[in-house]
Amino acid sequence: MKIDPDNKADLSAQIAEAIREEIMAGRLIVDERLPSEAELADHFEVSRPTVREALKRLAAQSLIRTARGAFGGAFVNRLSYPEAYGQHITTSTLLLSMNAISFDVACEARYALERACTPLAAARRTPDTLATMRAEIHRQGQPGLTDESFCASDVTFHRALVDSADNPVLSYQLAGAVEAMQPLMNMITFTARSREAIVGFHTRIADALERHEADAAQAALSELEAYTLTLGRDVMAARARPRQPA
Amino acid sequence: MKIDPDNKADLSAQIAEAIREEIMAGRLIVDERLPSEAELADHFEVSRPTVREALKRLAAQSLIRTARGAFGGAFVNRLSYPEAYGQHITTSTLLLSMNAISFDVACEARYALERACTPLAAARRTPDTLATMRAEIHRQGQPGLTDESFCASDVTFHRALVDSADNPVLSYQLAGAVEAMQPLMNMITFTARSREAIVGFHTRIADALERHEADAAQAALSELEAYTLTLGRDVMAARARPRQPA
DNA sequence: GCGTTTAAATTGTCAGACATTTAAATGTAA
DNA sequence: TTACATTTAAATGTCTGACAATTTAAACGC
Repeated sequence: MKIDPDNKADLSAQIAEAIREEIMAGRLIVDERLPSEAELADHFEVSRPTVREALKRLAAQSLIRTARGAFGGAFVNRLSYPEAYGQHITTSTLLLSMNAISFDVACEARYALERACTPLAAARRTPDTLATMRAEIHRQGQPGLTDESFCASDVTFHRALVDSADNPVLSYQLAGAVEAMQPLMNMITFTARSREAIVGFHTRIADALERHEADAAQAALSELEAYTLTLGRDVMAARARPRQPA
Repeated sequence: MKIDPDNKADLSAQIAEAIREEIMAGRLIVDERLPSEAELADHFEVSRPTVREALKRLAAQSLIRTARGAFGGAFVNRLSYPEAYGQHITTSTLLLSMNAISFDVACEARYALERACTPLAAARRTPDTLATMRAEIHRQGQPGLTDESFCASDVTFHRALVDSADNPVLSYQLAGAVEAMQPLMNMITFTARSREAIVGFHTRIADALERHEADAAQAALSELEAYTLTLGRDVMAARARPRQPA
């Protein structure tokens, strides 16, 4: 962890990058203490505020954590699942909202990923995850439910489906895809009729998983995807021409 | 963007969080200019260094970018695909390397996700992506190839497979899974025999995609997964008992 | 031997200053 | 008038020095 040539980029960015590389390469290991801010400032020949800005960059990526007091300092942080989930969801949500991703493309990606979990979920679903899915299906049938609550319940249902695969890496990867879709899903207005249809698909999925029938679950998911797509397209079309049709 | 109660957390973290929420909620839109550091310091009633630390946190997540000079400042950044890829790969790699994820679990997740792309890839593969896959297969057959180059070529092959699906959201999601596996894959020593087998699987996949046969491609992927798993388990077992067997 | 106090180390925050960069405004000459 | 050079202003980047808050360990007293 040495070098800062006569680069013209921000010093704090260079220092953060140098430390990140040490961590990524495993030369700084989990829970290891970094030198104090004063020592880092001396080492890199910069001032303490510059070092602090670099450390804050690393902290924002959950690469380090800091503690005050004697024997405090900056420590290499073990990236936990919740932290990784949060980072992934933030990034995915922004990517979708800022880049004019079409509803079709996002929808296709989401359901393709969910179908990937289905064989594992059908093999490993537990009474617990099934119960979660059944409870959300029941909630989705309640007439007084707001659109926001319906969407939130939809997310919970699909997360239970993903978690049924019992693979934390898969759950982590899928979390971004499912959660990031929510703002797009919220744009769809759910009528009573469309809610009824969605509840029907969810029921078919839960039934198929309960019977360990992966193919049936995938088929239901594919039909749900097609249905969601038509709902999305109708909304988009209605927005494109506000009040034109005779 | 208002409040910082008598919270005891770092002021710079609170300020960064407040601004991030504004961006996530869409109240600060892409390319919009934030107030200057001096104005933010005045608004939040903190000093400029504290504001700067908050802004560096946001910059580390690619939420803002800064420009010097007159009419410079901090601007809400449009999260690009390359930036999102980088964030995702960093997070995924650290999650896997720091949490004692078993080879089996990581492998299962990776191939499940790749199989999710296969139907789309079989339908949409182009001469271009097929050519990339063929070229990498050829490279993988060269006898003088180092293990590192073989692994890099393996990543390129699988990325071409994913990109064949022609869905940028899917490519983004998969990038983390494929790239993050590389350090684990690098731990496996490839003998000439195992390389030959892998090249065989890759050829079957490319052939199947060329003929638009999704099922055959998925079958080959599944067999490749099983084979990779046995390779990984052998390596793990050999490490567990260094020199015991009679 | 145990509880209390003190000291030391470290991060968090502040104030003020100067350096550097950038684009607009201004001035000047062809 | 137009083109080019200069000045100016605004903003970020960096530094210095200081003080506050926090936490642990050691010193101290009983």
